[in-house]
Amino acid sequence: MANLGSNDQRVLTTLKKSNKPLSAYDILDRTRSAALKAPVQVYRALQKLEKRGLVHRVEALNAFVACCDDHHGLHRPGFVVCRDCGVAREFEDKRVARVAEDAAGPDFLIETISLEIYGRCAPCRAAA
Amino acid sequence: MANLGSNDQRVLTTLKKSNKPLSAYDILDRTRSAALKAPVQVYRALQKLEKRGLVHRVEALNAFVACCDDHHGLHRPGFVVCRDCGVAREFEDKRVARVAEDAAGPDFLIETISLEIYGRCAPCRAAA
DNA sequence: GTTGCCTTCGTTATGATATAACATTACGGT
DNA sequence: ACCGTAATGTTATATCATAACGAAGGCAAC
Repeated sequence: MANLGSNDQRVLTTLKKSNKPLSAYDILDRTRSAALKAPVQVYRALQKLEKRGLVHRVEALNAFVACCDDHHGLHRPGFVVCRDCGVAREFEDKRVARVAEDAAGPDFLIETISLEIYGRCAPCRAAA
Repeated sequence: MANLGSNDQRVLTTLKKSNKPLSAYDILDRTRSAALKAPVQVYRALQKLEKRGLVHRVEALNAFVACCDDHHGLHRPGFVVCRDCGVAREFEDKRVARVAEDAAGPDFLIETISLEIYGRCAPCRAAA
C-alpha cells in the first residue's frame, strides 16, 4: 500500500496532539486552516490510518484516537472511556480473543473485535 | 419507572419481529403506518426499552435488537455480528466482566461494557 | 516525451443518525 | 375539578458519513 500522504499526516498529528478521541468533524475543525476543507478528506485519511493500525475508532463515540503504541502492527485493543472527561485509555488483554472465539464458534470467521468500557474515571469521581 | 407506553410497545414488537438489528429509521419506516411519525419518538422508546434491558444497542451498527431473553433483568451481553447477513447473536460470558475490571482498574466506576465481534457466519461463508 | 492507466485528492451534494426545544395530551392523586 | 408529572407530538436542527464525479499526480510501455 502507498505511503501516507500529507492529509493523512495532518490527521494523524492532530489525533496525537489530542488526549481524547476526536470526531471526524473535530479533526476537520482543527485542520481547516492547514489544508483540509471537507469531511470526506478526513474520512479518507482515517480509513487509511485505521487500516495500518495507526488510529482506532471508538464505536460508541463515533470518534477516533491515535494508537498509543509506536508501533507493532495491526491489533484490536479495547478502550476504557470516561463519560465525564472523555479520555479513552487503550488496553490489550489476550483473554478477549479467547472469549471472542468461544462466542463466535469455530465456523465463524472473526474479522474485528470491539471492546469498550464506559464509566467514570477516578479523578472525575473525586471531583464530582 | 412508569410502564411501557404504546409507542414503546410498538417499537419493541417491531424489533422482536426482526431477526436482525434495526436502525431507528428502519423502525420508523416499519411503524409509520401504525403510529410513529418522527425519529424522536422512536429514540425515546428505544431509550426507555434499553434502560430496562429489553433492547440492546449494537454500537458499530448504530442499530438496536430486542433482547433474546424473556427476561431476567439488566445485563450487558456481547454480540456476534455477521457483516454479510447482518444477523447479531447475543451472548454472555462472565470472563468479560473480569477483563473489564482488570482493564479499568479499581478506581474506575464501570457503567457499561460493549463487546462486539464482527466477521462472517458459517452459512454466509459457505454461500460465498 | 507522450500516451494510457491507476491512484490520490478536491469539490459538491446528499444521505443517515440523533437530539433540542417547545407545545399538547393523558392520567393519577387529592 | 384541579394540579403536577409523565408521555406524546411537532418542527427544526445538529451531527456523522458517503456518493458521485472531475482534476491532478505518478509511473510504466512504447
